[in-house]
Amino acid sequence: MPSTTRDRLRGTLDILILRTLTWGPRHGYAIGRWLEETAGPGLTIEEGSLYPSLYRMEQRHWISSEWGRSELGREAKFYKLTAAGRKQLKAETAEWQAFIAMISRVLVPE
Amino acid sequence: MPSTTRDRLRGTLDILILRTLTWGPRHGYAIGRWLEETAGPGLTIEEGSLYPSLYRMEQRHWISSEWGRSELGREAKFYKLTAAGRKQLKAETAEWQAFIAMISRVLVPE
DNA sequence: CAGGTTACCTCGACAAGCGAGGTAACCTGT
DNA sequence: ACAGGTTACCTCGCTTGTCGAGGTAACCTG
Repeated sequence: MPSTTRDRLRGTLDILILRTLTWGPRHGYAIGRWLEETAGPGLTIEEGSLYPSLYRMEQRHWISSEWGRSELGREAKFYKLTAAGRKQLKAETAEWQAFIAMISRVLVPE
Repeated sequence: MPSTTRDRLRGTLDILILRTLTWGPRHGYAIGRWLEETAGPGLTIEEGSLYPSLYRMEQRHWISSEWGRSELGREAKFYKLTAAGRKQLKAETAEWQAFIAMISRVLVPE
């Protein structure tokens, strides 16, 4: 909700989606649902961010997609991690941890 | 250096600068130096980000500026926190912590 | 007096996230 | 039968922060 949350999501949304897919293939809509549920209140995954992100990552070959049927019998595009995606996730997770370490050093020094 | 670090800085740079100013007034250039030193290697504060950020925050009355002389005797614009800035810092720090808690819940569940 | 540092500023490019718009299939309640 | 809600996808233009490259000027050192 605060506009800064939107900004902070930048550079983080991709990694969240990748992480979601380590639990197995999921379609876009389900990814959004799962993320909001897991992250807890305060995080909303807008579809205007979600689908472009999925598209982007497929272009980069971090994920691959396949049409199928959702649990409710509807057409849905299922995404799964590629080897490159797994590697990317690992690298970005390390970067993320290094990043919050840096920020924490400034925010709560000593 | 990684492009994602640049993205992650979005929504974080302001709070870093505000935090810097809790140690007392500083001029822009010194803020950049201090931040890089405190955060440690991996974070660079580009002047093309720094000065616009200072400008922005002054517009929002989170900080106020005054021309003076640096330690080296040069002209420099010194910034200091306003009451609103202090409030903003507090709020955003709380948001930041809530945010990393959310992300962590996704990244390392259980 | 050349070169480096300190200290400031500006401008355009880039890109992610958002909001609002849309489509279509399906289910439920009346 | 049909209205309304949900599932599930997509697209487009806007906004906004960061970056890189450009510039100015004062000062110090060799």
